[in-house]
Amino acid sequence: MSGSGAGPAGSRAYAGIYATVRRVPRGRVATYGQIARVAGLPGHARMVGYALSALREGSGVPWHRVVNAAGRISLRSGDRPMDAVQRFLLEREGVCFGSGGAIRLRQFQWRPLAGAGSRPGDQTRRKEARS
DNA sequence: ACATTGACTTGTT
DNA sequence: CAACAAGCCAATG
Repeated sequence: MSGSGAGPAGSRAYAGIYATVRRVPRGRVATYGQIARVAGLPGHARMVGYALSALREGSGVPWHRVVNAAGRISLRSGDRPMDAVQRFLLEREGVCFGSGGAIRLRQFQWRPLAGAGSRPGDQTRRKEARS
């Protein structure tokens, strides 16, 4: 923290990231880009991972529910045991993995707008019109 | 103050 | 469908 009352913008953004991750319901997973987008940082998926890297045990943030767009765990390379732990935690919450250890995002990716318009059959991804 | 790396995503080849 | 490259911001050396 930066001592001064108004710390760097980063700290504030991190809070939003943590809050968003906390909103992920149990048995569901979200991607870094999605978290960043809901947190108000569109395109800053990398920072989400960086923020999570600063997390510690007991922070109360379900970091294990956050995976990359490939539906695979992205923990820093080298710490493979951690990957197994995350996979175990997710499976314990009811998340199913496909061959190779990839999660079926089609079925488990968290939907921030749950309830309003969640229509089965319409799997169209929000691809908003972009210029 | 500059260069490098990092729990990523998306578009193009 | 798979591989490559560019883009983004922050922390560390």
